[in-house]
Amino acid sequence: MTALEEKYTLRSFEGGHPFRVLIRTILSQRTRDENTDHASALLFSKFRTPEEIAQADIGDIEKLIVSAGFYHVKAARIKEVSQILLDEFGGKVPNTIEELLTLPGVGRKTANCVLVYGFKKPAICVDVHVHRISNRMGLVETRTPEQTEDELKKLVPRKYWLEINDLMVQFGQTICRPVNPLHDLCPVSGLCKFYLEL
DNA sequence: AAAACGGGGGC
DNA sequence: GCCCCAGTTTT
Repeated sequence: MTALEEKYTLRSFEGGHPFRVLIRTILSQRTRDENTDHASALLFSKFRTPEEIAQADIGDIEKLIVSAGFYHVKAARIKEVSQILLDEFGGKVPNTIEELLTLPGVGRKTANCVLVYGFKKPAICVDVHVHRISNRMGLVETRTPEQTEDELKKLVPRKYWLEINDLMVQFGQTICRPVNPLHDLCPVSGLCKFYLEL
């Protein structure tokens, strides 16, 4: 029985707390998600709220999150974002895509992750895994993750939106890998354009 | 459109 | 040790 055949449940990042999801997702940008675990745990063991991060010494934040990579940029961003949450959003993470996208360091992928994992709102966050898998399988033919998001929203019934993000990310990290995908273990190779045209 | 940004892990 | 991985901002 492969991992994909086990009953699937949506992972609950950071306990589903919007602020933690937001900060954690910024930390995970451009770095493998598992590399973010350590940084996120360290950071939240010391600072837990927007107030605490906004007031923290930037050097202290950097030390805690080194393992996430790009830590100079990310430390400055999470401090800045925390301050903006205090100044403009009453210390709460906004729950609309438009508001989230105004935050520095928050693009479409991060904003959608916050909506999905923080607020359980129907959204599809397209990272490179989702983009790659969707195109390999022939579900979509798109150049950018943004186009993939739009196409998937047309293809996939709304009630599955919460699940497909996490499913595809896990699938993309384990089986449908960027190089040397494990076709023999893949449960959908029979439907896969990329595999069938090898 | 393309560069720049830093560290972890597989081999 | 080398090489690949991964979003957003900025030029």
